[in-house]
Amino acid sequence: MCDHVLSARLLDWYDTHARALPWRVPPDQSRLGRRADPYRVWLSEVMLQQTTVAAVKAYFDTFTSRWPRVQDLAAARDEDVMAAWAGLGYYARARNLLKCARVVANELGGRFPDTREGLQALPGIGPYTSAAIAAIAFDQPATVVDGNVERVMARLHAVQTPLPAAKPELTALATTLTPPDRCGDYAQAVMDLGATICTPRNPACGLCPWRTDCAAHALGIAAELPRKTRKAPKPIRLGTAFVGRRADGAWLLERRPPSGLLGGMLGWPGSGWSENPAAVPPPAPGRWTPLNGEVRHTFTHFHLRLQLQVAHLPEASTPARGQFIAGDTFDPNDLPTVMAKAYHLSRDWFDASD
DNA sequence: TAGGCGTGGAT
DNA sequence: TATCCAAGCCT
Repeated sequence: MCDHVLSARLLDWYDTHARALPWRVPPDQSRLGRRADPYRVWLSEVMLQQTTVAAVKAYFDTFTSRWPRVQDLAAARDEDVMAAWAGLGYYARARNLLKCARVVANELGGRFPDTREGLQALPGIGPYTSAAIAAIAFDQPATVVDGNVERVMARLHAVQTPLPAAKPELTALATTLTPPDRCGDYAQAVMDLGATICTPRNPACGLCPWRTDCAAHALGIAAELPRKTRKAPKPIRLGTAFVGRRADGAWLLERRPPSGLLGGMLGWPGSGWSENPAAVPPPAPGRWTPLNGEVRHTFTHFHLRLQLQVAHLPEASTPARGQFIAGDTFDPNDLPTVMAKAYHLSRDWFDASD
């Protein structure tokens, strides 16, 4: 079976089975030459990095409503963008999103580059995202290789090498299959196939347009591929956070350093997080009370158990760390999830002690 | 180059 | 409850 026949069959499948997504031009319109707005393609692709479609949709709507063009986003305040990204995770993406928007708006006349090379020179755009934007927004024959494509290629060709070592081989296989026409639709078609048919567990091989060509299916091992090297177990780290509320209802919060874990995000002052964190003094004088219970949260590479200290602070409080944010201005949705958990647990205590 | 970097849903 | 997993990038 030649590659041309394979890609053509996948495009036929895509014509009737493409997912309808807010950032997507459906195949019937794409075939008429309509292209998606590069800004929206870029925004969706960055949001979708290591993140599910279900989680992205609401954020995409919020961002495109509030900042309809790249110039609007470029002009936004850092703290507003970080707050809008809160809860989506991988906050370096939001920092790079702003950097990228400002380069495009201020140095590139508001237009995204239309080549992989130009795109990949921008902050937060790597090999996958540059190919996705080039293919989807500019219909260039760029090969997208994400987790979906890796899985589909590993099965189609029964690649037994475990990831991530297999990545170069899977990339080469994907490149061979990429057709010269309908590039954007093809890129989205492979990913749709991986997301809806060729799924990690229980692949729906009976519905797959590539079933008769799939080496793993013929061997009965589709669900076992791609093989992966096992990851190390996550260590447990401990920490303390201080949740203070002033008499007028303002909360004592702190902007985290601009890089590293939760970089640039708002949070509660506290200790560092490690196996044995050094004690730190409270961020402001007051009668601090340890809270029963703790916040448990799992990050990419460790489990966190966070002890909380709470206090009513006087109007004249002069904090050594952080800044007060008025109660009617503060929105716990602006916090990363671990900090929002700490807020909700503390809030119970404040409400009970009022 | 391998490890840092979030989150919520599925199993 | 614990683990895996999702449209990766940066250093």
